[in-house]
Amino acid sequence: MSKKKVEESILSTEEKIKAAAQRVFMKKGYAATRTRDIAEEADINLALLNYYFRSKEKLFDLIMLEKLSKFFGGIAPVLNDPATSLEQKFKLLSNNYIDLLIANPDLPLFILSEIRTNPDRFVSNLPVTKIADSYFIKQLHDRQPDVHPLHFLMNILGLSVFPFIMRPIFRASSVMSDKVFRTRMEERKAAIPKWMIAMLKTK
Amino acid sequence: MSKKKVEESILSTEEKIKAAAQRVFMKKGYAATRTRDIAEEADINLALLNYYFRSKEKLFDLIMLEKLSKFFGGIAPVLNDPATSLEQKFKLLSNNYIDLLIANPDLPLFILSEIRTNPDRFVSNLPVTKIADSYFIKQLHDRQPDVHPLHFLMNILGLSVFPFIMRPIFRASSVMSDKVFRTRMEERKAAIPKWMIAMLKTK
DNA sequence: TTTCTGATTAAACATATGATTAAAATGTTA
DNA sequence: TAACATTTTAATCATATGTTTAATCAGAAA
Repeated sequence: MSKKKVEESILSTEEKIKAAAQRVFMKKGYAATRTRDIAEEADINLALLNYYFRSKEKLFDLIMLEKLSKFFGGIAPVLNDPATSLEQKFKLLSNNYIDLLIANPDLPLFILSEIRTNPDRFVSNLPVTKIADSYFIKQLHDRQPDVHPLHFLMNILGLSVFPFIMRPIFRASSVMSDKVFRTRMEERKAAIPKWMIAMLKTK
Repeated sequence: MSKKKVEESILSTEEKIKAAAQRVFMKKGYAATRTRDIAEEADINLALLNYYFRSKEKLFDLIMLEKLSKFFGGIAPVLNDPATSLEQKFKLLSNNYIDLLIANPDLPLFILSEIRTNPDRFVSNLPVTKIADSYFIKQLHDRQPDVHPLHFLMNILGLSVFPFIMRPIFRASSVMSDKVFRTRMEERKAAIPKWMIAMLKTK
């Protein structure tokens, strides 16, 4: 076997474990996940998890970091772009988020659950700190000085993300099938920017 | 001894355990909670937990049921009241929820996290099933037939509840102090009904 | 007082769980 | 090929964790 193939086979075992860990962690959360669950899901010997990733905690941190960057990574560039209007930012934010969440529906609840369980641990990794003095906030204040701009930030995030957070409940109580839910979310990509503009205008 | 615990020292042992269990379960979630954590928080012998509540799981179910009824209990009567207008329902829903969540800020994330971890377990206890054919939905459809009424249900819930779900992140990243957050939430009680009406009018 | 009952305690039990070890298997290099 | 390095395995370790047990305590009843 060539050197390259060896590296690939290393990566393949590592990737198998990481992919399995993602699935199990995302489904059950850190505390409820057993290293044996991950080993079984990845179809590998239990010891390999520690061989490749040292510990359950380190493996989790690795995955959590990726998920955090996936969830927050797209937002900062949009918020701080001086070249786009408020209307464009509304459209970019809602469409980006809804597309992201259609592909990763349990991303927000996973992140929020784990941060709640362990609030201090991931603070340093949160790319949220700069939001309060972003260009977006300034634009909002200029357009509507009577309402605190953070309201509109909460609004566009809530309108885009909240349905996905409620999805387990909607599904459990048969309010919406998966297919119908998907349709509603596609509708929201067009609706949310309009709603945001309407809210901005209210006195 | 904390004020809370001094007050609780006059409670019966059973009530002390239940109160302590609420605090620990709400903070760490079911899976991360040890029965020893609860015993220590309640300042009782470990065996008393099983003596009074049989098992960790039964104790949790008891508390979860209360939290579910607290979170969902208020909504159904409002949604199904034929005597109130849409505008009144907007105000009732947002104000009731915000007041409830100011008093119990981690209620939604607790419930959503536990349902996510164990989707099947609490389905039977969800008083959400009847929402889809509530009077509120009918009123929304009559007022704005061009937009699926579930959008507006998601909107009013999202606008009211989502800020509390994001609060751990806001706090961790120092976007808002607790006092400022409280101010914003009070502002939203007046703002959300106006926003909802504005959204209803958009074509 | 003595007896009885429920409440409380310290200790122990059985299993779960994260991690490690030593040996075996597999692959690489010279 | 032989020597070496890496990967994989089964078994084991040490501790954590939910629960139970048997003894003790405290207050009521007789």
